[in-house]
Amino acid sequence: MYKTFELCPAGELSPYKTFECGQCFRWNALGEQDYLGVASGRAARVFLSGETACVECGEDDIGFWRAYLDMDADYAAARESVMRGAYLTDCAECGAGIRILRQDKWEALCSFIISQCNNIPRIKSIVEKLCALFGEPFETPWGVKYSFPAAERVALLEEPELAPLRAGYRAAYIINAARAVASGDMDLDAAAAMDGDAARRYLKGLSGVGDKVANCAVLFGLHRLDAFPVDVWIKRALREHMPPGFDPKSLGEYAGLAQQYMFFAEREKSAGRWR
DNA sequence: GAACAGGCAACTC
DNA sequence: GAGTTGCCTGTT
Repeated sequence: MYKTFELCPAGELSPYKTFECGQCFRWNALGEQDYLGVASGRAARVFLSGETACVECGEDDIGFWRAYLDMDADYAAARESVMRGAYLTDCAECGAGIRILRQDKWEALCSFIISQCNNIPRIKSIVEKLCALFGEPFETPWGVKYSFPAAERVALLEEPELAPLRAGYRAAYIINAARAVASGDMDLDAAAAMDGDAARRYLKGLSGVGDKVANCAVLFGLHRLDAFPVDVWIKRALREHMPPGFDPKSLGEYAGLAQQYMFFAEREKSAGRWR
């Protein structure tokens, strides 16, 4: 039985900003501030109803979705802590309502391996095909959805079986990572227990995982909010708006949240939706 | 048709 | 250790 639950005031969770800030690939807009997504073999709709953010989900799953949406964290305080200087303050205002999702470790790692040298629509299409071909189907009020396939499942595949994904040279990286995770050579639970830097170095032991992908996996998969992935958007933003030699680590335990605010703000700006 | 893209790895010097 | 190049594919 699916039910609608109230989560928090709209100011603390913007579905649009949270699902369009580049952290996840399995959420799609049904309307403005109304998103349908899949995580850990469950589906939910997250939307605003007046001044309240709500989730529609299986009645037994509300605990899962509250955790996934990081509802126990105080984003007002975290946001305040990264408002250092005019530029970061602007970004934090633009991104207010972004929450860092608590995504599955393997799904985040695999998704960001796929992300390299790809744009978001194409990443989403590759991930969707991976799920449709190798994930488990399940019924939802919105039709049949597919879970993200476990590493153990992907580990059994050979490269030609991934050809329909059109993932190109990333296919070998995906299978290699799946085998490492499934065999325990890459222990993501152990990585979660390490400090952020150690986890990043550990993940870089996988082929196809460099600094950017490792930082994304640490931030979004291990929920280490101090990780600060630098992609071309962030590189440009740092160059144009921050003093030379600025060290993102100086932003403290929520540096990764600041990164998401910057990323979202820069993309809104380039789309002409902000400043 | 060539250049490029939210990156990595292997190779060069 | 800094710089260059190939890699699949889809888009411009």
